[in-house]
Amino acid sequence: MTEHSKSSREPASAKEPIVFVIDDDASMRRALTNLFQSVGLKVEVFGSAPEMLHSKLPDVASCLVLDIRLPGLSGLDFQTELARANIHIPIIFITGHGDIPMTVRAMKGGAVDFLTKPFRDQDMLDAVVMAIERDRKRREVEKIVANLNALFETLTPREREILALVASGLMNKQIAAELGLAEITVKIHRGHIMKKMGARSLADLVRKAETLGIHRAKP
Amino acid sequence: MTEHSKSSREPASAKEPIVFVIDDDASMRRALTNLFQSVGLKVEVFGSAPEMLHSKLPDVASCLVLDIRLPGLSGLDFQTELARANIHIPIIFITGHGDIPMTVRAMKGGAVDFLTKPFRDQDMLDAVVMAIERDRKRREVEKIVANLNALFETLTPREREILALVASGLMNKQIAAELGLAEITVKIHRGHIMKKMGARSLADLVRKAETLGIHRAKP
DNA sequence: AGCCCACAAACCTAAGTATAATTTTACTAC
DNA sequence: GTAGTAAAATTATACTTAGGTTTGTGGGCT
Repeated sequence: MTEHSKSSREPASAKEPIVFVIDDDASMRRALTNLFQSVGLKVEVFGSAPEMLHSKLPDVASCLVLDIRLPGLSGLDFQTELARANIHIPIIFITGHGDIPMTVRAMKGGAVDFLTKPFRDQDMLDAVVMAIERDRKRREVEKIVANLNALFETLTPREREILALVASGLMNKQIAAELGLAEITVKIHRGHIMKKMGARSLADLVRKAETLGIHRAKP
Repeated sequence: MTEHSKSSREPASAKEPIVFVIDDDASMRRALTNLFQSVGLKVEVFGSAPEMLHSKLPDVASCLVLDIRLPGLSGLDFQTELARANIHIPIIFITGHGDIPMTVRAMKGGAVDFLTKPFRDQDMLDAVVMAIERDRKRREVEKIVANLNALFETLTPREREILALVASGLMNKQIAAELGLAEITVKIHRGHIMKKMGARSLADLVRKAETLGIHRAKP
């Protein structure tokens, strides 16, 4: 709320979403900046796609308002580029002279919306709110998966092997037989797995394995 | 392959996908019929949306090629209609005079593709193949969920209650305490649950509960 | 030295099964 | 309504199996 909460004193800025804008038309950049700032949204504008890639993207819910027609590679190609680089920022396209095939390609590529100039301010704001919410949710699950993966990384090879078998529902004695081990060895590994994965019950562990996409590879 | 395999002698027709076509232009209906039949796809054509709704839809992977401009309600409205009626057939739109907002609405509504007339035959076929594959997958998971739900329906109220607690990872004694029961009672219910749900292990049961979206409601 | 891995003995808790009995609930028949 | 009945729910006893921890031992690898 207060001005100094946005200062560099603390990472408070890491919590407010950002709208990125890429458009080669300076007047459009200005108009969009005003529009978004008028509703309290943080904005960052660029005149071309490479400019945005060179600035490092903050770890905040965000979206991108992207003109289809750009100097250099087109907005659609940039969308493809981002996807290839595993950057999943939601995109809202704007265009003055778009056609239907462009629109289809953009939407198939996961775009949130595709607005034709001139567009109504409210349509743009609606699209941006939707896009940021989508990004927020995506980051949420991504964070959960990343945390889980970090735990999984701490497992030894043997433990990972046994985790897969446990999650598939085998009994300790079956796992022992499958791996040529004594049952007690499996039990001990299993205890370590529970601790390392932070699982408080078998149900918990099974769900975590599910989230990690862990399945037995042997059939 | 042979003609008689399509006869009514056996429900073989239930396995081959169908392309539905709704277009008020008879020549377009004929052209599309020829196109799809030329690659061995079964086709059913209608001149208007209600005609399709009145014929009962077979339980087969299928898709719908739909003209945007229709007598009566538009293709887009029909898409909305279908969604509201919980009919999730993948749609490929075709249009002679479409615009971008129409395209966006269609794609947001889950359309597979949006082709402008005249379109290339190969583009249409690609879209149809994609759409049918999507429908096939959707039906696959829907079937699994339906089967699971049928099993869940056989559970008594108490068993459902206990299933939720088991799946959340509680021990029998904790469940007993929560419900004011003796531990032995929980064990017996639990045995019934395993049998009825066809679960061969706790891990199995947890995954099935997950698929059913079962979570504890009490906190 | 510090892991990862394996295993054993001893012990304890949790889970599951079988049998049997009682009670509650719900619904049907008269 | 009331009696009858079937399913659901509860519990007890007794027993078996599975899961899990602790402590300790030893080998292999870096």
